[in-house]
Parts: sequence; structure tokens; C-alpha cells
Amino acid sequence: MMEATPDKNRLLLLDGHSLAYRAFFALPLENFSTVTGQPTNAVFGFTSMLINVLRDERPTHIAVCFDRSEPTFRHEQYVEYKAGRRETPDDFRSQMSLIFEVLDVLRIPRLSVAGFEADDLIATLATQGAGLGYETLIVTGDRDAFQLVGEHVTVLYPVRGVSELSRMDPPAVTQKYGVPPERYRELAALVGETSDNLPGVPGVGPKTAAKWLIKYGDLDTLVAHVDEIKGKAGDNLREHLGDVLRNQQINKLDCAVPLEAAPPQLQMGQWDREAIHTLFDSLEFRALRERLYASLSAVQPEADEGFEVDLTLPGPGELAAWLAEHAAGPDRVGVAVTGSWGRGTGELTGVALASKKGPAVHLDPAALVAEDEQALAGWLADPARPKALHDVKGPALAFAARGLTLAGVTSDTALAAYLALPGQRTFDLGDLVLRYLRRELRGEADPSGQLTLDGSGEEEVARDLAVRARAVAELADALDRDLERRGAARLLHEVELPLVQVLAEMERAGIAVDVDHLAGLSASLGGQVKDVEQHAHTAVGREFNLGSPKQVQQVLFDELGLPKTKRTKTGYTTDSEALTNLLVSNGHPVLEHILRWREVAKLKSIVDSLMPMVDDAGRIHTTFNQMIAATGRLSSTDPNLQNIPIRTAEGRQIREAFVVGKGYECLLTADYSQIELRIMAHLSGDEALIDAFTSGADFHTITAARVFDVPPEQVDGELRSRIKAMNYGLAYGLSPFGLSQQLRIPPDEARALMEEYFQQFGGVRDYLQDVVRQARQDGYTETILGRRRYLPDLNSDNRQRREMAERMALNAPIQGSAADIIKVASLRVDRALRERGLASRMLLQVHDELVFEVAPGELDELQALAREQMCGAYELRAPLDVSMGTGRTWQDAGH
DNA sequence: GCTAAAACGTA
DNA sequence: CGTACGTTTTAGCG
Repeated sequence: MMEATPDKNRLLLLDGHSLAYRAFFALPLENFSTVTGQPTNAVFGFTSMLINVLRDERPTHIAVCFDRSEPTFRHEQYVEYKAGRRETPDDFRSQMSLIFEVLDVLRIPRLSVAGFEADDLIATLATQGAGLGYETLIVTGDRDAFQLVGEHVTVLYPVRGVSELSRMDPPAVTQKYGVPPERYRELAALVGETSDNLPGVPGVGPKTAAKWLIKYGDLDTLVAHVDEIKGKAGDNLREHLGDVLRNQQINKLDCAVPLEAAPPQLQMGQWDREAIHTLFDSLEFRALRERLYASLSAVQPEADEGFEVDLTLPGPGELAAWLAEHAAGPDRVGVAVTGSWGRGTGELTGVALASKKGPAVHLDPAALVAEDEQALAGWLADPARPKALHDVKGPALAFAARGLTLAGVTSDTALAAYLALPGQRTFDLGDLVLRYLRRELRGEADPSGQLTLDGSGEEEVARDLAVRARAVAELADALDRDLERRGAARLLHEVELPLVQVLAEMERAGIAVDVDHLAGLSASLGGQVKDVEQHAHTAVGREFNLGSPKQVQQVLFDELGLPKTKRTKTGYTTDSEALTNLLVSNGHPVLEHILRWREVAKLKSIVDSLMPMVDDAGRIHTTFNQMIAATGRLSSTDPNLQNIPIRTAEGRQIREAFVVGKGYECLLTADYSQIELRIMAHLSGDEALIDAFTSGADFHTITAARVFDVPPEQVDGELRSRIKAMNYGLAYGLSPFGLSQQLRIPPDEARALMEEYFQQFGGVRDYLQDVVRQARQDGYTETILGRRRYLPDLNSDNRQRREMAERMALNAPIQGSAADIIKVASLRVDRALRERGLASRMLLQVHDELVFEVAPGELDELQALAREQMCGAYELRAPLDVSMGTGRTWQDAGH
């Protein structure tokens, strides 16, 4: 939208005082202070706005103007000017000099002149700038500046805190106030300005004022016809005409302030990097510093450059020679493939190889002669030939499907980008190339200019793929450097990359399913769905769609008149919790039917979705996604095998459908007990909590005994479950209110319970507070293996967003470290299976659980091996513990 | 045919 | 007013 036009001078003028004041009230003081107690909310908010506007507007010239404490000409005209303002808070005053320092290290000129306000300086510079043909942008929280808006002058006015600026150009001013910018001053004179102690006409707001100005054209004409105005407003206007004329005098900005600098002298200078580091360190603005540098490097030269590739299409038998010449060195070779993959298999339609320099090659896998196939196989499987691919798991499955193995993959550019910024929705190669290399993902324009226009010709397709291979090779290096900087290089090379192969193997293996059992379930559930539906319709007296929350709402709240539940965006919730509450309080029979229908319909949909997924060999192959969860967990799709029911008896029947496959002895499940709580104990270092784990007795009972100060034998089910809820809730950022809801106890009681808990386990409270504090400072949280999650919203001025980010910050290191551990465990188990030459294999990973298929006679060895590798995956102060179960079905193997 | 919202399954 | 996911269904959009 906003094109940077280098030939055009863009002058950015900021009102330092008004913006800082805005920030001071928008950001909570308690979240912004340094270890020495210096408040920084105004500095932070101001600097944050400054960085955003530098990034978005790319000014060539800049100045920040400040008010002076001396009286101005306005005070001479009107002694009451700005009288009655409350004293500037000390916490604000102390931050002004810090703002000066920030501007100084950024080499941004700051201007102030005795006897004038910042707005006058801005008006003067804007006027001079206009004369010189500059585009001027004014950032201020003072509406008086709207009078300056014009063809080449735009005001950016903060709305809602400090994160959003409203762009006030002439149409925007006219739209908002009903009069063009030239008339704004007259409108303001009529309305008055409380904060400047400039009363306007009583009972006249912007609407009436605009109406008058439109009718009469301007204020002078209005004054001339003042006797024509009817009604109370007219009387008031006549009575307060003096005030209006005075306001008009006073709110006029002075465009001729004597300044020592004119716009041409306000050129953006080189930042003092060293000083920025020192200052931002002392202000504890680490996240902001990152943003500052990001915006600096985002000085985007037009990314119109593509990739130049010298493409070879080798004839039959020529591949080996080409590889020896161009892909045998230490340079990493980018590999790009086309094809399709999923469900544990895949098919290749094209392969391209290209290193950073030198020619590229494209192969049609369908047309390879045996000799070339062999050359390719040897090269792909050679760990000494470093390779980079983008999202390698799918291609690896496709290679595997034709008997090719991949080794020596030293980068996966998608995975690397995920580790750099795990919150991203997609990791599109084109986006990354643009971001990291500032290039377009296309061939360098041919003289003919026809290169990738239609992409239908064979050569174009080949060239396109070669470009991707080249881009991946270059991108891999850039990402290596980025990950090094973020401390995540080892995580990529030692955990995530090797894990790709393990996941691919699990997807390839799949898990055996008893289709007859599923079919039986489907039939029985189908019958129940019909029955319950009948009952529901009878209870209401008409037919309706039980699957439609909207119709359910209509039935319950409109037709049956049941009490309204919690609001949703579009109506009132009918979720199971709300309906259960209604059932208790009201007892209408249809509630029971709806709840039951939902239950069986859900189970049936799961069963019915699984059945068509079973392949010819009787197995289901999920797809594990390694780049979705911002915490580092895996996710499972198509189908999701990480949410197969387990809580209810009927749900567990579905687990019975997952069975041991032919040629294997049984299934084995191995899961970490209470891994997240152990991690919380470890990270917090709370000795009492660690003791509770090392004592060997039931963890929740032991902690409950401490909290309630009774011997463990006296901890009954009620006490235990309360503490269990708290133990788990803490890692999610549970509030006293949330705890009271969950336990159905009064909020005061929940609060007291939490306080008592923290009395006993103070280390946990300290840790949780510190995690958030540290994350706010750094801009990210970190797991035990250095996996980061960036949470910019920790400094949001929106309370809801900020508190959400705080809960994420509490949870991310715990959930993420658990993900780290099970990933390491999966790698160790996989390696051990190989080393021992076992035929047993890993099938699934469900966050804290691994599911194995046990080859005949290997059960004991596998159990010992899995336990050893899982427990030893990471040394926690509350040691990892694994429990196991075996059986013919996944359900039987549960425990 | 797409997206959003609601509901609900798992750790 | 407790985190992280994926799937299904409906409903509303064009």
C-alpha cells in the first residue's frame, strides 16, 4: 500500500510529550519497570510507536518536538490556558529524560523552543516541508494538529493505546468531523477543549458545530449570521461568542516558529549501535531491540531479483558424471522435488538438484534408466553429500516408496524457519526466500521475458524446480546463521532433523486396525444416535437438527424458555458444561437426550472417519506435523490419532479397534507419568515439590498433605482432587477464579487454597512469576533445549491479549520442554532399536506416550530398552518415570 | 466451494 | 477468567 519512494522526501514529525503521555496511561506501570525500580512504560510505549512508524512509513527526514515548561504566547493571550491540569505524575516525569536518550542513540533530532508548544514547531516544519515538496507525516495525540492536514500532510493519531495509528488525511478528517481540515480549527473553537481549559459553546458538540459550519461556510460567516441561529444552542452561541473567538485565536498553530533546523537538516542519521545496546540493556528492552533491528533490516530493496540457474537436462547415463562434477564437494546441494505424498507413502514426478553456485540438474524419475537411478540412489544415500530440502518428510516418503533412502540432510529449510519463529502459520518457500534472501522465487528474467509465465512447458517446470533447489541451498545457509543467533542450531541438527526420519518411518508403518470391530461400533452407535434423536424430538414435540447449535438454542431458550447460559459470539452456549448445569437446575428431559446424542454422534463420526482410512494391508497411516504447534509439540492429522477417545467406556471401545499387526506379538505403550509436573518441579527448583516426586508415594496425595497439613493417610479423595486440579492448572496459568469454577467452590475459598499452596510451594510461585517477567524482557520463552516461543503480546496495551500471552508464557516452557524430552526419547529409542537389530517398531507418539508394535520374543528387551531410553532422555531433578502396558489392542495396552 | 463458529476429542 | 492441538457439523457467503 505504502510504497517507499526513494526519490521523494518523507518528513516524519512526532509530538514527543503527547505520545509519551498516551503511552504512560495505556501501558500498566506494574509491568514496566527495571530491576532498579525505574518505571519505563512511557519510554517503552513511545519507543514502540516510534519503531512501528519507522518500519511502516520509512521516513527520510525526522524530528521529535517537545513542549517547554516556560509559558507560551497562549498564556499571554489567556491566563487560564491549560489551568486546572493535574500535576504530571512523578513516574512520568522521570521517563522524559530516558526518551531523550533513546532519541539520541537513534540520532533523531529533538527540538523545543521556549514560548512555543511542540505543535507549533510541527506546524512550522510541516509548512516548510510542504514548500520544499516533502511528504509530511505527523504523529501526535493532540487533535489540534488536524488543522495541518492537507494534500501533503497526514496526521497519524493513536487510537486504543499505543499499537494502532489512525491515518488522518483530508478525507479521513472530513469523514470523522464533517468538515474539511481547513475548518477543523473553527469546529474545535466552537466545541472547546477541556484539557486545555478552553470551554466551548455549552451543548454544542462536533455534530452541531459541523452543521453550522457547513451551512455558513466558515466561522466568520457564522458569526456574522449569529442572530439567525435558533434554539437553545443559538442562545448559547451568542452568549459564548467571546470564548469561541478566543479559542480560535488560541488553537491556531504558529507556522513561523524560529527554529535552528529546517527540514533538509533533519535527515535520518546512522544509529549508534553500541549506544543502543547499552541503553536498551539498561532499560531491559530486549524484545524491543529485536524489533528495532528487524525494522532496520527490513529496509526492503525492491525484491525484484530472482535466481539465475544454468539448467542441465542430462541424457540417459549421464547423471553419475554430472553428480561427480557438480555435487561431490563439501557444498550443500539443494534438492527440490515435485510429486505427492501423505498417508505414509508418496510418488515423485520431478527432482532437481542445485548447489549455491554451479549448474542445476533436473530429472524425470519416470524416465530414469537403471544406471542413472543407481547413481541417484548412491548420491541420495551418501551421508557425506550434504543436502538441504524444504519440508523433507513428504519427499522422504516419496523417495522411500521407490526404495531410495535419504542421508546427509543437513538442513530442512521449513523446519529451520519453524524453529526460528514457531508461531508462523505456514512456512512457504517463496515467503522465506523473500524474507531471508530478499529475492523472488522465480528464474531471473530471460531476455525473452517468457520464462515462468505459463509454466506449462516441460522446460519451464524443470526450470521452476531448479530455481527452488537453488533457493533452498541459499536459504539453508541464511537460516543456519539465523538459528545460530537464536541459539537453536543444535535443536535443529540434533533433534528436529533426525526426528524427521523417525516420524517418516512411523507414518510408513501405520497401525493395524480391526475393521470388523469398527464396523460393529459404527452400526451400534448409529442405532443409538437414531434412538436418542427420536427421544429428543418427542421430548420437544417437534423435529429439529440436534447437530445444529443454532437450532438447539432456539429449542432450549426460545421454545422451552430455559434460563440463558453464557454468551457466545452469536448467541448462548449449549456446550456440555452449560447443559449439565441446566439439567441439574431445571431437569428438562431433552437436555439429557441432547447430551447423550452429542456423545454418541461424536463417537460415530470418529469411527466412520477412521474406516475409509484403512489401507489394503489393514493399517491406518497418520501424518505427523512437526511445524504446527507453537510450543514444539507434534500434531497428528489425516487422521488425528492423538485424540482417539479414552475417557469413557464407549470411547475406549474405539481404542480396541487399534490392534497388533500380523507377524507381531502385541502392542506396547510407554508413557511418562506426570512429565509436565516433573518439569515444573525441575524448572522451579522447589525442593518441596521435588521431594514430593522423589518420595515415591502418590504425588497429588503428598502435595495435598502438605497444603492441608495432615498426614498423607488422611488425604481423602476430595482433598486430593482439589490439589490435583491445582497442580495441573498452575502450568496453564490458572487463576483463582478459574480454580473456583472448576472445583465449584467460592472464589474466596479458591484464593485461600492457592495462597496456602504457594505457602508450601513458594518456589513454584517465584518461578512462574519469573518466567513471565523474563519473557516480557526477552520477548520469548525458552525450553530446556533452547526452543523459543516469541510472545510480543506480553507488552500489549490490550489487557486481554496481554494476559493471554502471560498464560502462554507460563505454559510454553513446560509443555515445550515435555515436547523436547519425548522427541529426544523417540530418537534414542529409535537408535537403540537399530543398534540392537530389533524388529519391533515405534508406531505412534501421543505427546507423552509412545506406542510400539512388538516383534515376537522381543517384549522384555523392548520394555527394558524403551524404559532406559525414555527415562534417560533428560536428567530432571524430579526424575522421569515411565509406565508401560501391553496387550493385543491399544486399549488393552493402556494402563 | 469457501470460511467462521461452535462443539468436543486428546495430552 | 487454564495451555496445546484437529475434526466435524452447521450456517452464511458468493
